[in-house]
Amino acid sequence: MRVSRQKAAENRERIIDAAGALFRSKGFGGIGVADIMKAADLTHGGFYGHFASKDDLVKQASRRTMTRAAANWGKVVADAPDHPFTALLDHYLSSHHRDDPGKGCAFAALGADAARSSKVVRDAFAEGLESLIAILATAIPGRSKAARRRKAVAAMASLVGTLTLARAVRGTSLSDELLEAARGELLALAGR
Amino acid sequence: MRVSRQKAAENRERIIDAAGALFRSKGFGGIGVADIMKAADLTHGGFYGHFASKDDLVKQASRRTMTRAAANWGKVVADAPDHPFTALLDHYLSSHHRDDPGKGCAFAALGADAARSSKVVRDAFAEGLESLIAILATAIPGRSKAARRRKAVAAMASLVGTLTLARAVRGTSLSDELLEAARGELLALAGR
DNA sequence: ATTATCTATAGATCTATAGATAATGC
DNA sequence: ATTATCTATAGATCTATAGATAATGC
Repeated sequence: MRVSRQKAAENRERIIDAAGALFRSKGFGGIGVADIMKAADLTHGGFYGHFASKDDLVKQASRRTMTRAAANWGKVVADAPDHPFTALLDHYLSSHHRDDPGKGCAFAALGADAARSSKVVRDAFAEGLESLIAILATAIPGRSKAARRRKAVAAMASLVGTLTLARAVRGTSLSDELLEAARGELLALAGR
Repeated sequence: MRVSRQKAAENRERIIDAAGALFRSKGFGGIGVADIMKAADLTHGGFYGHFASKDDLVKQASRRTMTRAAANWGKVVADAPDHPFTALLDHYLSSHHRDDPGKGCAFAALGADAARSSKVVRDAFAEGLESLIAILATAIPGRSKAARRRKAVAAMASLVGTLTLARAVRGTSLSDELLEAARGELLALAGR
């Protein structure tokens, strides 16, 4: 069944978006091409008209997820010009974010997977990480540019580790404790 | 080929150890039963005499990895009674640790996988995490027990996030920068 | 414990077709 | 407007692989 070029382009976008969410929910290897296509309301066979391989989709979904994340962080910062850093903490260290990986941070959901992925995928992650750190560096107070950069790098790692661990032990009191402790210590870091 | 009970028990230990390393290197889903058995110098079919299923092995390997990690951390702290916290930082935030996931921290390598695993596996991770945080709490200075605990929880998350990201962007200058920035900021946290 | 086998699944390929797009004709 | 061509998709199929089981041997 043929569809219009515009419709085909829309289908392609839906595949990438569905993949972006499913990869974060289940890992790159935890979801198959057939299920991704089903989530996009298409059939398995149509996949290879849009992408050369599953890894090609992993690459494109990773790039899109990174771009979206930077845009979201930029918006959070822009919406709270007087307290951008606490706004980012509230945004990132929420139980809502912990409980919905499919819509959340790709580093917490796929960081370890990315380390085991192809170069193109790792490049997408590296570029995305630099973007988020750059936003953090503008949001964190500090004596010098170098100090803000170092704080931003360390804060980024704290955020990712906190979410990773809070998800691994979800359902325990330690999970909430992680979110709260990280928030407190990151505010102290920003206040130094 | 029939084998003595003792030899069978040794074989079982070798399977669990091989699995512990391969899971951390490749993820729970990234390595198969056949390859784990091969790494233990056994054949595929013998696996089901030792374990009920792959998930059963995941559970047992996770438990062992957790126990070993706590023992290692305990040793690092005991060997440096005058600077236990910096000893832990040196131990954890090393390029050697970053470059050899199979022998390293399971939270950095498998935290996201654990979040998607069965309850028994998540329980093993939760218990292991409490053990490491307890060790960190003894190694970090602080005004009160509650303060030390909070710092330990936040520090644990920083360590895991730093290693996760350093591995995701390995080969870039940002990778080394992450290890150094986290070290610096964690020393500042301990010094407050 | 080994070797062979079974079954399910996943990535990838192939073929036919609906129907969109382009070329042609009036 | 008609005809011809093109192409995105559905559905079937192929191949490799992984978990699991069965048969065999010592």
